[in-house]
Amino acid sequence: MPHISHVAVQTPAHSAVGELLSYTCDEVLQPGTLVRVPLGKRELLGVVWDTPAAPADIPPGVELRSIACVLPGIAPLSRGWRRLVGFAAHYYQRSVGEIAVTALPPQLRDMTAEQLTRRLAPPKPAKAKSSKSKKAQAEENFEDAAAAIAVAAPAPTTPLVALSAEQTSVFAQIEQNPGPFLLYGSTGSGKTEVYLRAVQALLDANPEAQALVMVPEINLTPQLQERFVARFTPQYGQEAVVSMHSGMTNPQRLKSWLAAHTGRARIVLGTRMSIFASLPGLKLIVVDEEHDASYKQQEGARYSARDLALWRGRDTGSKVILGSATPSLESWYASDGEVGRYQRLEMPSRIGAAALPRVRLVDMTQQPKRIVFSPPLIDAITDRVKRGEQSLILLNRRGFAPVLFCADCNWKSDCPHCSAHQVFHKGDRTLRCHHCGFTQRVPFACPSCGNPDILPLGKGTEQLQEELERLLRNVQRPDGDPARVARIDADTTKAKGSLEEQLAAMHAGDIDVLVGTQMVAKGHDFRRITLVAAVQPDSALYSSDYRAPERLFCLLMQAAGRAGRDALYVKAQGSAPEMWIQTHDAQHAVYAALKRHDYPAFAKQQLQERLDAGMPPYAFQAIVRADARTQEAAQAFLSAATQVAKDAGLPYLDEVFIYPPIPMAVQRVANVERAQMLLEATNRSALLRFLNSWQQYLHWLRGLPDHKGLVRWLVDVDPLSI
DNA sequence: AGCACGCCGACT
DNA sequence: GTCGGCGTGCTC
Repeated sequence: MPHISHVAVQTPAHSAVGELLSYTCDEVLQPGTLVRVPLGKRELLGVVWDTPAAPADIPPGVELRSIACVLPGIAPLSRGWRRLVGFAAHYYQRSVGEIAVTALPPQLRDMTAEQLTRRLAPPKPAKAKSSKSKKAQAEENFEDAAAAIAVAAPAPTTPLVALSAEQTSVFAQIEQNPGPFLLYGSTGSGKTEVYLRAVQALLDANPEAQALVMVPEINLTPQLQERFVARFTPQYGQEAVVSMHSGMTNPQRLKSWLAAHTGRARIVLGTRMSIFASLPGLKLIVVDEEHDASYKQQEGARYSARDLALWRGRDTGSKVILGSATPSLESWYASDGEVGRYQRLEMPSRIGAAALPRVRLVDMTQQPKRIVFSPPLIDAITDRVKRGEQSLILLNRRGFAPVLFCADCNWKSDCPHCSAHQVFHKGDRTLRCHHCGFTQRVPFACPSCGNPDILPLGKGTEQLQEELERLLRNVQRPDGDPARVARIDADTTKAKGSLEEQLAAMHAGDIDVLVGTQMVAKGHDFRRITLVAAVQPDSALYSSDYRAPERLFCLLMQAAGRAGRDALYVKAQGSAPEMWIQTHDAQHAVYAALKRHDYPAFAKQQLQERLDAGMPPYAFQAIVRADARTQEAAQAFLSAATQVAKDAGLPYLDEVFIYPPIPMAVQRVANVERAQMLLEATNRSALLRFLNSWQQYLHWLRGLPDHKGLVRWLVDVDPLSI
C-alpha cells in the first residue's frame, strides 16, 4: 500500500490550490526530504513537510499522483529549518511552499536527479571539450565557480589585533550572557573585530558550530568576506567561509548552500536571503547594521531578515548580535531599561582616537537663492582639493534633473505609464522613469507646444558633478593637476565590477571630489576623506513617511562616519574632518542631535513622538495593498475586504483598527493603479491571528466577478513605510 | 505562475 | 488552408 506525503511546493501565489499538496510514494519519506513532484504538466521541486497516516482534505475528484523522485545525495532539511520556514510563512502571510522553495538555491529547482548526482560526484578529470551536452556545460560552469571561490587563497594566519578596553568588555559580556545583544557602537569603533572574536570563540569551542553573519548589501560582502577568509580559512580550511547573496551565479549559490547544509561551511556571510540558509550547527547570528532597510524584503514574501534572525536565534538557542551605530528605534526600545528584551552593549569610542567629524550646518535661507552649493561649502571643498584631501558629496537623486519643464505651456516630462516624472539623464540624452524603467530620447522641443526651451527642474547627481567641475575648474591639486570630480550612483555602476573599479580609483587618490547617492555612504572605508556634505537633505524632514527622519539621521550619521576615519592621516594633514549640511531648517531636532552625534537623544525624542502618535514600536502594523486596472477597482477590493471581515465576524477584529483605503504615494506604476489600507493593533498576536483568518476571505473575494479588474493583492506585515 | 485548450486575422 | 494572437481554466 502506497504511503502519503504532504509536500510543500511553490503553488501559484493567489490561486485556490492549497499550500501543501498530497502525493503518494512507495516508502515513508522523512520530513525535510527534497523531492520532485508532478503538478499539472510540470515537475516541480518540493520539500516533504509531513507524512500523515491518512490523506487530509483533498478536494473531491482529485486523484493523488506519485512523487516523481527523491533528490539524491542531500540529507533532509532539519526540523529547525522547517520550523523557521513555517514561522515565516505564518507570520508574513505566505504559503509554506513559497518560502521553502525560494529559500533553496535556485539551481535545485530545475535539476533532475541525474544532474544532481553528477554534480555531487567527486570532480572527475577534465574530459574532451568536443560534443558537450548542455548538462556537461552546466557542470563545467559549476566547477569554474568552485575554482573561482577557491582563488581566495589562505593568507598566512593573521595575528589577532589587540582589543580595546571597550571591545574586551563587550566581548566578555557576549561570552557570558545569552543575549540577544544590541551592540551599539559608533562608526569606526571596531564592531567587526568583536564579531570576529565571537565567531572565533564559538568555532574554537565547538567543532560542529556554525555562525551566520549578515550584512545589508551585496556591496559590503567582499570586504567582510576578505576579513573572515583571512582570519578563518588558515585554521578551518577553504570551505569554512562561504557567501550567500543574489549577486552570485547559480552554481556558486548551490555550492555555498551545500557547504552550509552539510556543515562543511562554518561561517556563512550573506545578505537577508541567508537567514534561510540550512545551518544544522547554527549557534551564532550576527546582524550588522541592523537598522538597515535592506533587511526587509520588498517583494514576494516581505520578511524582515533581522526579525527572523531573532526568532531563529531563540528557536535554535543561538546567540544573536545586532550591531549598529544608529540602531532602529525598535531595537533601541527593546534594549531600553526595564523593557529590555535585548542586552544593550555600548562602544562609544572610535578606534585610534579619531575624532567624529565636526558638523557644520549651512543656513540656506541666508545664502543666495537657487544655488546648490553655498559659497562657504565650495570654499571648504576647494581647500580640501588644494591640500590633496578628498570630499564626498551626497545627494539622493540620480540623473541630471528630476523633471523637464516647459515654461510656456507647463508641460512636464511625466511618465506615460506611471504617476511620476521621467528623470532627465543628460549623459545619454534620455528621459527615464525610475519606477517602471520606461526610457525615451529627450525631445528637442516641448512635445506639447513646440517651445524649444525646455528646462531641467531640480538637481540630480549628474548635474552636481557637472556644476562642481565648473566651480572647481581653476582649482589645482598639490601635484598641479586640475581637480577631479567623479560620480558613483546606480547609473555609473550598472556594469559588473564598475563599482569596485570606481572605489579603487577613490582609494588610490585619483579622485578629489566624489558625488554619489547613499550607496557610497555605507560601509566604505575611504581614508583620505576629510569632508562629507549633504547638499539637500531637507526633503526627508517633511516626508509623509513617519520613518523618514530616522532614516535621514542614520544616513547622515553614517555619512559623517566616512570622514576622517584615519586618525593618523588626519593628524598629519592637520585638517579636522567635517560634515557639512545645507538646510533651510537649521533648528530642526534631527540636525541638533546630529551636531552633537547624539543618537540616544535623537532616539528618545523620536520614541516619544511614536508613543504620542501610537506608532511602532508601541503599535503593530500591516498593510494590505491592491493593484488593479483602475484606482476604483483597487479601493473597491480593499473596502470589500474590510466589509467581509466584519460580516464574517473574524476573530480579534475588535482589536484591529482598519483604516480606509487610500491611493499609494506613487499611485500608478507601469499602468497599474495601486491602493493600500493600513491595519493597526496594540497586540501583535491579535493582528497576526486576524490576518491569518482573513486570508481565505481575501482569496475568495478575488475570485468574485466584482473584482475582475484586480491584478493582485498582497499583505505587508511590519511595513517599513506607509 | 505556467501551460494547456480554444476560437479568430495575415501569411506560405 | 495553417501559424499564432492572448482569453480562461486547471494544477495534489
